[in-house]
Amino acid sequence: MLKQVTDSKNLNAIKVKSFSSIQSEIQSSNPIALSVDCVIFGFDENKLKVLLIRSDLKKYQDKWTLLGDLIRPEEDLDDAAYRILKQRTGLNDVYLEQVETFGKIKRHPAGRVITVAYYSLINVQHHKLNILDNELHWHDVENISEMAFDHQEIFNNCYARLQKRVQEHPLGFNLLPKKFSLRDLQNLYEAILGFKMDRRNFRKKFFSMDFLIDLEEIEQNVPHRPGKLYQFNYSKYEKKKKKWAGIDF
Amino acid sequence: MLKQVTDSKNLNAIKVKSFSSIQSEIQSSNPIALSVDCVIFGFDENKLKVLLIRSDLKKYQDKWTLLGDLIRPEEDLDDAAYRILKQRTGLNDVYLEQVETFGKIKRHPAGRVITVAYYSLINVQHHKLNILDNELHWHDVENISEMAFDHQEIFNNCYARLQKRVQEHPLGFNLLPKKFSLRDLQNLYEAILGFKMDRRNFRKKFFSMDFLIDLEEIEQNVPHRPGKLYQFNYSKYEKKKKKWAGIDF
DNA sequence: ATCGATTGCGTAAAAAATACACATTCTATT
DNA sequence: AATAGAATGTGTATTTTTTACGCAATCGAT
Repeated sequence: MLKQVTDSKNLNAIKVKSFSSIQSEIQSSNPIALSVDCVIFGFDENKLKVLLIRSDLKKYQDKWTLLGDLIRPEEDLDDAAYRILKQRTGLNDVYLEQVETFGKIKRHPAGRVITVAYYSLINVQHHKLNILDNELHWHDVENISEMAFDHQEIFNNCYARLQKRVQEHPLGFNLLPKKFSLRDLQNLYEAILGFKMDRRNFRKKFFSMDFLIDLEEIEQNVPHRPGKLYQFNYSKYEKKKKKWAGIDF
Repeated sequence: MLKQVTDSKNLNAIKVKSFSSIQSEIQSSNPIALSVDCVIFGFDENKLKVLLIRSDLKKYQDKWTLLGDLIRPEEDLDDAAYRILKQRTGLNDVYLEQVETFGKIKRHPAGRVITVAYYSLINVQHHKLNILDNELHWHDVENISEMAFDHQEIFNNCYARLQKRVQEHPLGFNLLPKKFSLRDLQNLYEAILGFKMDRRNFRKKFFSMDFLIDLEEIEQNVPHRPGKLYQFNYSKYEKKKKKWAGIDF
């Protein structure tokens, strides 16, 4: 509890590192610098969003970048990603997945920087507060304006990975509130995958998997017949996990 | 053509870097060193093999390691992996896929080394020559003795990735000769996936995908009825590529 | 009480995956 | 020349999964 508070204080004290400080860090000693970049996904108003910040490089001014930072010498890779997430969203327990490492020689104007890309899924209801940063904004994934560096490519690959992965593993739930309707779930999948699905078959699919707990509650404050609320049964899933077998391409 | 020859000569001149030289390179300037490690798969005598070399660290003597090297300051990530492949197998055009980056603080005894793991698929018929290196050997994937560092974990993840990927994309053919029988293909899949399949359904599956070119040739020197030989039709595949859509976990 | 919108449910048809058996073709042997 | 051994090549019935599609019930708003 106390730790929580301390963390929050630290969080407010964090300032975005300026370009020049990064540049000096990079050029001081190491020929190759290492960073992590996070594609932070959220789901709000039935749209898939990504958290971006305004670039602090003149060359890339008015362009958006992913949230990232140099990896500290005594820091695990994943921890660096978690640190960024904590800094930017205030959230500790988030779904995080490493996707790919980008290392083109000229990808960063400040010198040789190789970056490990992650994506993470957060429940937008849980943070709200810490977005009031300088230039931090949620962007519709369908509608992203120009990005700095190779961040568009990084984003594309992370998004593609999410699209693939969400069809094979139950991670979408990380983007939803704990209690959700089946309609919420379908909206989520449609937003992530970018196409509409048949409502009846979607329901059938999820009910037949039998990983949803019927909470015996219904939606509140909807201007129509309210739907039932569900929760994902992770422990049941862990036991029944499907092993993949089938050739198809 | 000339280039080819030159490369071969260079290859023979390459010596395995000693531990102490790596250590000094790492500790000289950079707080974090970067390497690539390659899980090189081959398919021989109906078994899936991986190319390993004996560790040159005392601490890990008698243990096997993946083939890897530090990334050069002016070298693209993928190029570093290709360089290793060229060095060790003499092959230029190999299937290569980045899998994951490993960065635990203590993973390497020489200091902080973050490594980008790749796997690659090579046709064992095409190299043979260059394995006559000091301690370079093909190992059955089912039967790997202790590995140094975190290389067992790296291997496991790369192998898992291959198993997954080979079911969704036509990469297995990189492990086969250009002309192969359907039996060869099935043996390959069984070796990679680790289970037996029904021969008739396997054939049906591949024929229905319609990506195999019937070469109108048959196997030679088999002690039984020879099978027909086929080739994979990459250009047709590229046009018809399947887009994945279906939720299942 | 009615309208509008959405939920909840079931069935028929098509497609894909699985299980399973026998005749054919070639090599090697007698 | 005949035969045995071994693997190839093919087809069908069954089950499972996916897709397409329609209607009654429920709730809020008017």
